[in-house]
Order: sequence, then structure tokens, then C-alpha cells
Amino acid sequence: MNVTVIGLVGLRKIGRKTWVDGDGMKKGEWTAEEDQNLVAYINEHGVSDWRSLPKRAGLQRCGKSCRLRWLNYLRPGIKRGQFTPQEEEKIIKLHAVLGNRWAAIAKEMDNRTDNDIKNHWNSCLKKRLLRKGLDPMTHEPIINNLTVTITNEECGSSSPTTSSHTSSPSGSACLLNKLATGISSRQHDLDKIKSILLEPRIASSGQDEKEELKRDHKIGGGEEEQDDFLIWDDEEVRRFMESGEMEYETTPYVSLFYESTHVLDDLL
DNA sequence: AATCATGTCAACCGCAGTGCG
DNA sequence: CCGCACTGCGGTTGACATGAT
Repeated sequence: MNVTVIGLVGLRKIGRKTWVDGDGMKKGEWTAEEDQNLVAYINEHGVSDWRSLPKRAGLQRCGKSCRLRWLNYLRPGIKRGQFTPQEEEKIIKLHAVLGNRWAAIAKEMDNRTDNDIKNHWNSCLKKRLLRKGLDPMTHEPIINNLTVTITNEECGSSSPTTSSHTSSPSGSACLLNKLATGISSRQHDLDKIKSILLEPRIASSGQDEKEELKRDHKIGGGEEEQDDFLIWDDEEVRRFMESGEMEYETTPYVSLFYESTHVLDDLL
């Protein structure tokens, strides 16, 4: 917090949560009397020129503070208190389309302030989405295994292998195998993932959303089925890098990864 | 009963957009 | 075109409340 301390006066606490800054402006919690003054002034003169308003209204506050107090608290018709499930659902849907544009979301809601919606999102709805395995920003399922730190030790021992090769794969092979594992562990079809890669911020429809939630609940439940896929060793990776060709039918997930790299190349 | 963790809420700050001279 | 003032927005903070251990 930016508070200028001037001599002995400096940061003078008024009450528990109110203080005066270096410019002599009161900060922090508003008193009932201040609220009354502000409301009375605005009711009589309307809202104009927030900068000079505090002086005219007899308030020891900055214009910004008055504006915020009016818009978020004193303005008539503001709906306060608990959000209904319907409101929460609407916020989530609007957020999927608008992102963190709280003012825009607030305009679509029934007399809720942007601050109120933002607070509720950050304290409650965001965590709810995370618990469901959804990225709060994209509203898409989080594919955890795609965010991996590869080490050779990690690679050499942990992965169950269907390959007949005995040597440990290198980092490159490891990376491909990890990515393939990550993709295969989710039960998305190819088109779905392609659409995410191509249009990552497009909101899903209500029905899709429900399907996603159902599916994620199932996956999050621990009964995750692992599709079979081939573990690649260095030799296979080398052949792949040289040829640039895929055997699509036998390694669909790695093929998907391969296609994805082209999509990303295009995007970059 | 005490302590810690988490949630809620109001208010602040910094920055970007806009209008005007 | 530039600089300034003002407004609005989004991110963050911090006090308090509540629940869990």
C-alpha cells in the first residue's frame, strides 16, 4: 500500500481500518456518515466529475474512492448477498465466453457489481472448476501429463513398457512417450483435441459442458482406463524424425502429437 | 480453548482507454 | 500528433468471519 509518512502525523489510524494518507485523504472503510453524505449529494446533484465531487460533498476522500463506493455499494438496486445456483451457472457460462471481463459479465447479470462477481469467481467458482479438473481460464479439461519435466531417471524406470527393447529411451523418446501417455490417458477423440488446439478459447455449448463435466468426473474418479500405445525407443524416434511419416493406424496418439506440432508451428 | 486454514468482502492500486486542448 | 486529465477496469490486498483440527 502506498502511504506517505509525514513526520509525527504520517500514517494516522482512524478507528480500526481507516487511515489518512500523505495527501490528507481518508482511506479504508467508509463510515455511515460518509455514506449518507455521498448518497445525499448524488441524489441532489447527480454524478459528475468524480474528482471534484468529494470536496463539494464535504468528504475527505479521493474521487476514485467515492466512485467505487457508489458503484459497488451505495448505488440503488444493487443485489447483494449469496449467489443463486442459476447466477453461478450464468457467470461460468459468461466467463467461458468473455474471460475475465468482469464489467462485461456484470452487465449481463441482474444488478450484480463487477467487484462482487470477481470476488465470487476468485474465492469460489474458480476453485470449483479446478476441483472438476477444468482449467478456469479455458474451461477445458486440464491435461496434466502434457506439462511434464523430463529426466532420464524418471524415464528409465517408471513407465510400463510393451516394447521388446531393453535399453532406456533417451530424453527425446521419453518426451514423445510422455506426451503420448498424456494424450492417451484422456478419452478425447482426435477431433476434440484438434479443435482445442486450433480454437482454444471457444466456449463449449451447454450440452457439451455437461458432457465434459460427466467425463471429467469419471476420469477424476481414479478408474481411468489406459489405452494401449507403443513406447518408443531411440531407434524409433530417430526413424520417425528422419522419415516424418507416421503409421497412423497403430499409433494414433503419437500421430496426434505429430499433427499438433504442425498446428503449433502454424500458430507460431 | 487455541490455532490454523480457508472463505468472504470491501477497498486499494496501477494501467489502459478516451476525450480534449 | 502529443500530453494531460479523467474514467473505468482488473488484479491484488488485508481484515474479519467461519470452519476444521
